[in-house]
Amino acid sequence: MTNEALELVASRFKVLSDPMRLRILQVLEGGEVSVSGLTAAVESTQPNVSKHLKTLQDAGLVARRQEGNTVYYGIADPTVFDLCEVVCTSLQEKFESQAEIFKEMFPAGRR
Amino acid sequence: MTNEALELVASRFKVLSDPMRLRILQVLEGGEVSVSGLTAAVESTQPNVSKHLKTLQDAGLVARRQEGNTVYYGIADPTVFDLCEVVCTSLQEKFESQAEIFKEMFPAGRR
DNA sequence: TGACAATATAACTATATAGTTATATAGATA
DNA sequence: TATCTATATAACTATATAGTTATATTGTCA
Repeated sequence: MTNEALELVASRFKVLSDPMRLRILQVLEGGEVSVSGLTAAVESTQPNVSKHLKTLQDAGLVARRQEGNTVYYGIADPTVFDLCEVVCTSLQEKFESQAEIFKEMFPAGRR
Repeated sequence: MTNEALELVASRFKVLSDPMRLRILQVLEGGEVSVSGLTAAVESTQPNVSKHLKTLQDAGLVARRQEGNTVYYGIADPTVFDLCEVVCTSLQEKFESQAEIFKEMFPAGRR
């Protein structure tokens, strides 16, 4: 894999490496939402949400649609949810195996 | 999805958001490699590689095995390659659709 | 033990960016 | 046109981190 390709992949991951952006994507999974709607849903400020939306749009993850005075954003690349699911599964397994290790350290019956 | 979970997912993505770490993982995909071997393979300095390895190990992506004086690292969570593949496919499709748009803007025959 | 080799860590610098506040832009409506 | 509303942008601050250089740690072997 070329260096340039690695940087592209890394920057895709970077876009997804912020909890607020993940929140926004999660809200948008339910369908298009306006900027003000998003601002309320994710409990942040409007400029902050707008900035994150720009990041997401530049990455091609989100699409913009203007209707009169209000702007609606929606998911443009649903593979982000595949990514999140893979990560969630991996994290779950990690925690479960850690719990297993704990069980072995303090076997049944201790209280 | 809870806020705490979102932060965990985000930090997993963050670990993968650096090209050098992706390079390291890519090298390790071929099997265990020592720190010095990695340092040569990814063309960086030894302290930098060690630091990235610590990040990867803390995230549970990589496992450490010491043999005498040298330390071997290997993949501990192969799902990272699933993630990379999903991203690669998505990026490819994105570029292809952009190429399509270009074709429409400058139709066949122009040279 | 002493010297060497492999890895890890500490301290530092430079850069990137999340969030905030203030302001600009653009559409709707009176 | 004047005003209001929705969104975007600019400027700034605080924080995080990739990479470097120097040094510490740990194991091997003479």
